[in-house]
Amino acid sequence: MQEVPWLTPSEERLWRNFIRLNAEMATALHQQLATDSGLSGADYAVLVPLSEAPDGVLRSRELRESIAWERDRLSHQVRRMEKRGLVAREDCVDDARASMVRITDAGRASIAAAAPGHVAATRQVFFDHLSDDEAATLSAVCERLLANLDEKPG
Amino acid sequence: MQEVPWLTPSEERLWRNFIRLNAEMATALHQQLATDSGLSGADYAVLVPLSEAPDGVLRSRELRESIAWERDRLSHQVRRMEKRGLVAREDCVDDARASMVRITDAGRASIAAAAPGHVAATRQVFFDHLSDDEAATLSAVCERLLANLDEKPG
DNA sequence: CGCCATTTGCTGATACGTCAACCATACGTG
DNA sequence: CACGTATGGTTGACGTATCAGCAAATGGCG
Repeated sequence: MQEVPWLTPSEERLWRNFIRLNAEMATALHQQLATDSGLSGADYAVLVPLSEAPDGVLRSRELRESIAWERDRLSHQVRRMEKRGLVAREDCVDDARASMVRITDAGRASIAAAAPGHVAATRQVFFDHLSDDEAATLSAVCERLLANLDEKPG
Repeated sequence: MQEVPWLTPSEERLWRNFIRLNAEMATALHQQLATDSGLSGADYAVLVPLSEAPDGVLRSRELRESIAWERDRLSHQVRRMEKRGLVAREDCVDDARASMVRITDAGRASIAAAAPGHVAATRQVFFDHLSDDEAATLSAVCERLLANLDEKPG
């Protein structure tokens, strides 16, 4: 087991910074969302694909895939959001096992109100501080790392 | 409010990939930790600075600062870890308000057992797929973004 | 000294995420 | 058609994160 070399000082520094950056960015964005619009990051993630869907409806399965969540996670989240009137669950005619999730008018209103501020915050913590070259490098790195992560489990 | 331009297609793609990368990396690493060592990511984060401290003890405040957590978060986490015997709380002689957190022998054993596998996993999902140039770019980006995040709230 | 703001930490409530177990339907093969 | 398996989704329990509110001790200033 001890064949793996520990991280070099510069690797360790990058690693700790990277972890901390993720945590602090997520915290800042979630908090901005919550205080300005009453939506959590999870709410927002669910509402985005629904609001972009043709009739504001998606099968649970499609919704899950578009945000890369596990079943139970989406199920719990939808239950909570349904209680608050942001989405509604419907039966699926094609497949009696499946269920559909529909965004409500209140849900549309919430995300429409939240989006501009969220995008502004996103620019403020991220894009405003990236050069084009850095963004291109980050893009390539993200896609490579994601490809690696997504192939292992399958 | 609507003075903020929506993200361009390539920005949006980078953004969604970046968010997803963070989520999937965290999930993969936490799961590896949990199944191989019984420690959560939160446990690990707390044990690292404690194991590096001179006598395995730190004031709560110092511990909090070294991992950039909020008060209540650390308090809850330490309470749970204490119940499992990973750390112990002690009173602080200098300041009757403060408390100290000490890593126990069991805590040291746990992190010693967990570290090699965790480092290996870290390499496997991150460093193994980064060129030196990319790592350097990432380092610079992380520090710039963190500096921006840390100056705003203060 | 006495008062008040600050610092330090704890707790209870609630939202979120994961695991394990479960139920129902669909599908494929004998 | 019947049986076994895969698929789609739900639920309960538990660990975790945040918020709001609290209590105790410190420290500065009148």
